Amino acid sequence: MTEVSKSFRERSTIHDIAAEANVSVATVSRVLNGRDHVAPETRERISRIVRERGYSVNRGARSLQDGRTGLIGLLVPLVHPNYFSTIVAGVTEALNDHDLRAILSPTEHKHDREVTLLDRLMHGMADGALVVLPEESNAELERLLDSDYNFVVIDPRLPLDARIPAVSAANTSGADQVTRHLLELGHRRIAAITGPRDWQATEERRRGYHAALASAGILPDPALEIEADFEIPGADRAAQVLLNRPDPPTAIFAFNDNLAIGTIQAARAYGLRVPEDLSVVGFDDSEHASLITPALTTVRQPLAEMGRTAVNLLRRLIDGQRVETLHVELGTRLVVRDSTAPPRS
Amino acid sequence: MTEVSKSFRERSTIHDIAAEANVSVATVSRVLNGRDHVAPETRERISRIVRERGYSVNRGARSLQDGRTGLIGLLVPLVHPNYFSTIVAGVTEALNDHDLRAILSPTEHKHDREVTLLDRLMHGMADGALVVLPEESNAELERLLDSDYNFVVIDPRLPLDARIPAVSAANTSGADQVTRHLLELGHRRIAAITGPRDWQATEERRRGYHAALASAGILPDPALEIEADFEIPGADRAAQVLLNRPDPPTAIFAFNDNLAIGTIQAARAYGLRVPEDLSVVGFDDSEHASLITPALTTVRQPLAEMGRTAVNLLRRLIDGQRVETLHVELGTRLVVRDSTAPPRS
DNA sequence: GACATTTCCGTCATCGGTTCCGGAACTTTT
DNA sequence: AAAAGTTCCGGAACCGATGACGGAAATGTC
Repeated sequence: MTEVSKSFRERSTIHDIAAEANVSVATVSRVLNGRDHVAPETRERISRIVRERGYSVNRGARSLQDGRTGLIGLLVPLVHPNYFSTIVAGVTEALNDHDLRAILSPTEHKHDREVTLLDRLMHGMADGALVVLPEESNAELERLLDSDYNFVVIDPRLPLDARIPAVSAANTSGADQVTRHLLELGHRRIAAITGPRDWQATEERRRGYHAALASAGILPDPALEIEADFEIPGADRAAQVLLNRPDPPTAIFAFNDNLAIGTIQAARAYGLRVPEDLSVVGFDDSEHASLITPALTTVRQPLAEMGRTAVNLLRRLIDGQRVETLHVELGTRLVVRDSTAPPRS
Repeated sequence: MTEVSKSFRERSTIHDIAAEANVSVATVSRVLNGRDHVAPETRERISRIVRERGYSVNRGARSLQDGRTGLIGLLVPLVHPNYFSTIVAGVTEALNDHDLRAILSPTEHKHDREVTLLDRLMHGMADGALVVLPEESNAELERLLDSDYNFVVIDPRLPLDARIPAVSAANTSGADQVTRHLLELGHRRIAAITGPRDWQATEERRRGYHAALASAGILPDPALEIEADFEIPGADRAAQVLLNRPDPPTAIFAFNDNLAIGTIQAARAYGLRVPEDLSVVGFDDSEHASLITPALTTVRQPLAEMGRTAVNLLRRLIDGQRVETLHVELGTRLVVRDSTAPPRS
């Protein structure tokens, strides 16, 4: 009766299966892992019992033995924003293809939380980690590298040492494309509402923006570049400043879609129509971009693809394979919608 | 030198610490877990070495001993849609408060994947699971319950057996409120674009919709109720049918924000202005709701709060505490924005 | 038919911890 | 000063699996 109640309430172990099949645990383990040198009828009997009892191996115990948990830490500032959840979707999808799972850990943009979480993950919780928009300094990440823990950075916040594996988007060429698009429409006074100044994404996009202007013989005007965070409200103040100028721009390149949305709202409040009186472009091609009115002309970032790529990179690292390029940059693409038009007269 | 290279490259174990401190592993374990009966200076010496080597306990090994992994399975159809990522955010936030982590597992709406993932989680991977919008039948969930595995359902797709722990939103009262809002504006012909017919959310919202109509002395007209999925394009066909009627409705209650957005798009394509010619309301108060034009009048679902509540419920279940109510319903709230107005004359 | 192989399976150490038990040293009680 | 109780710490079993190793039986070889 102890037998019955135990088999009913508690999870059965490899020992229970072995006992019921009158074999040793080693034999059950062999069957479980498809090893050979097991008599067909023995294999069949064990398989049947395993099936009947609904047994499946305790991954924790196995990982103690072979040192692998099948778990990958996924550190992300926040889960909710579209930007991050798209990356997360790509990551989990790719992980699943290899029977791996993600331990999702939002850091809430807190440096401390990121450090302690990474520390936890290193110590037997996860075989490696994916760090999205890391809060940590280059030095800290290098130390992590030296400790031999496997990780890949997705969308580095700051420029990274060449030894640190990272996946990012082609910010410069995307910014170049979208700026050229505005130039081709005939715009000459093109302002920019940028992200935070030290961020890699900001600097690369500025580079593309400047390059496109230069190719049209236009010298970047510092007065037309205003720094903001990457949130919707951040655009408001910046847009005010730009629109109140004596010589306001005819187009604004907001460095992400949030800022573009904020810019459109601000322009509307200012009494301007988009795109008739003012063209606005964004960057990201987030879910919102196609839903708002006017639908946003923007640059598509392959966020899910970045997640998948990072997973593959990490897997190779974990398997100890030689990796040719540690820095992968995925292409971006201009998406023209309704928020851009030629300047008035 | 073996010593040095090992301490540098490999993770140190409790044995390494014990050796360096000239004590047994038992003593180190006591220090690590804050047990007493350790001499102050011994404790100090061990703590120092632990700190110096950056040692932290291997959770996997510990979980083998005490049967707890500190991991919670989080099964969600998809990660990306705003609806789910908001729930995920609430869940991870609450888990973090209790030093728990989520194993994020998107099922991609596939019944099989959900079943096998749950099975995996049960077997030593996770201490419990949170299942969002489960694909599984009542019978399957009851079987899971009988196996003594701890789980909580968030936003049940189908009506659930009373024994199955679940957290949901007050769909009926929310639908009642938003319908009353339309009635108060003077609308009498109020159509509904519903979700799939057997879903609990759909049926509950219908109930609230009918109740509000009834309280205004209006008999629900089956011709004004059209079934759709919960996606944006799904609203298109439904809206067409409604608007092409000889006696079109003056207001449409879309059963979620996606459908409301699709309805607004369809109305616009049909040449109607929202809200002047047609009022549209949604349900969810997703991130999009406030961004689109016109900003959507909708019903706020406390999604993050649902996630947090589910975590607390699950924790009590895991700890073996008595739980008074297994079914928790969280309140919803009407959010009036710009997509509703009195009917024309 | 003796010997070498192969097949099948069990014993046991191991992974990194936790905890029970008991021993030694030291302190308190009577 | 003997008995009793504390405090501190080590030995060893244990959690659930894996895999090296070796033994016994079956099969193959000449």
